[in-house]
Amino acid sequence: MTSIRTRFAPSPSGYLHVGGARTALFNWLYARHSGGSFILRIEDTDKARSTEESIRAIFEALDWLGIDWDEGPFYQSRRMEIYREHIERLVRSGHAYYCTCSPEKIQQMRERAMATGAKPRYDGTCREKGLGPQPGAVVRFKAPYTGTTVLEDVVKGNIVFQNSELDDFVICRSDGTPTYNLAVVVDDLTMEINTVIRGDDHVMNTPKQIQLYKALQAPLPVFAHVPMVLGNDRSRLSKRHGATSVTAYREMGILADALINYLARLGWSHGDQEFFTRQELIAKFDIKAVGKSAGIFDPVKLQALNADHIKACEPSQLAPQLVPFLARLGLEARDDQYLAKVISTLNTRSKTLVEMAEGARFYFLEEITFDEKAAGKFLKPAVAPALESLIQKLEQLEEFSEKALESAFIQVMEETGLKLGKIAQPVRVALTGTSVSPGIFEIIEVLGKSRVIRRLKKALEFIRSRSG
RNA sequence: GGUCCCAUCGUCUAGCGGUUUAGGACGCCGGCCUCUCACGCCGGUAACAGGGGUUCGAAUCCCCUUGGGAUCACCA
Repeated sequence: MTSIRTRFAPSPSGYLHVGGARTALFNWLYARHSGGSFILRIEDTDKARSTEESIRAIFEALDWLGIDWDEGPFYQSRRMEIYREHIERLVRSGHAYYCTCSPEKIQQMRERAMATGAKPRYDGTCREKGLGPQPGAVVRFKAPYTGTTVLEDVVKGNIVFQNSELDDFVICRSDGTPTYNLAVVVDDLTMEINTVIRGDDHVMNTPKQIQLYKALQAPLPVFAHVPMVLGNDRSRLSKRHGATSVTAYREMGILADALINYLARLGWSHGDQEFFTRQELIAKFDIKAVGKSAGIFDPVKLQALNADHIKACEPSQLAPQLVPFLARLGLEARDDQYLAKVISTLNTRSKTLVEMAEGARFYFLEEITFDEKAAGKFLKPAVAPALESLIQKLEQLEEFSEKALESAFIQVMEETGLKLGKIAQPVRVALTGTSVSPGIFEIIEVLGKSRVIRRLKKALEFIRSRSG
């Protein structure tokens, strides 16, 4: 059995969007699952729209997603000789011919056809002229007029096309460059791609490509056309549906593993399982289990899944990923152990790394500032004795374990007659500046003795300055 | 418009002729837990697009209708 060879072939005319990422992912997963190879090819024959910047953006996105390739990147723009050879081969074998019909004439032909309600197709004027190469001429593929071309698709099943619907499409432009369909086939052929997984917006191209394969006497690859990713209004996902680029989700604090999990689950399923690690995805992914219908991209579910991945991730593993988000807030984490502890108090209450960084703010600030509302509500003279007592108790404590802290609090409660809730909130505001945070014992333990006592004292001063 | 594809809760989906009062997840709504916010736990809401067949029996197979999507370049 020959090994699976898949590929991802984006055209670099913009950032990598989630739909493209999913196509790349399916190809990658299938190759990794089957121990095959995944090849990256950049389809940059359209010089007007291809940019260096887009190419970099694609690499960056794939790199972040952890989708690596075994061969390439190959660039179509550097393979012109190969296309030329194949085009000439097709002309020589009688499968293609030079055509001198002007674009205007073709345009007229099309308009006339439209007007009479007929199919807009090339009328074959030059088909049998036996023209040779000449300036301004294109090369057309001599497509069969009768019969059918069938696409045996792994996800869609058999699709039959009437050859009478197809026409003699251009394979070589008048400037000598190949058109898309020719280039794709030649590339997939020469790169020995045997499994073509791509978006189903390509199904209509496939009969043309199949005919090209046949004319080139090459074996057909296995085709798998995966359904599209739609926006919430069922139309093709685009900018007006919100963020569509892979990088945008990274900026939003989505984990690469979560995006991958979500994208894989969109259109593919493995029973009722929702959460998949990267390894599970590789182990369980099967292109045959991909569904036929298009799916709507749901950022809310992505977030929920992201929360699950954050929870499942070891704090020490998550730390390096959180650092840039802290930096964005002007916060610097110098101590890895401290950061890991911080994360362990935040990972069950954060849906994204952005949220987590915001929640971590008070851990890294030298001087915290009190939120007006929270301070007004909780830092009142009545709690001053409790805070004083707590400071005393904590100063005497050698170890800040949850147990020790709890008993310290209980003592304060007994002394002051206040319920834990009445003490915890003021302490929370004192330590974090806000009324929302992880558990009070947790944050005291992580912050450590000196910070805690300093902040409690500051709160006490605050109360006195206000009441005095 | 032609051609092609698709059709289970709002969304992602399980289901592959009987085990189904159609299951799970997200969302939403209750409740429990509780030092705040979350997490977690428990419960609820909500779907087989419509119509014909085939069959003892259909969400599952066939046909039609409807709805959605894709595509019709010397763009990829």
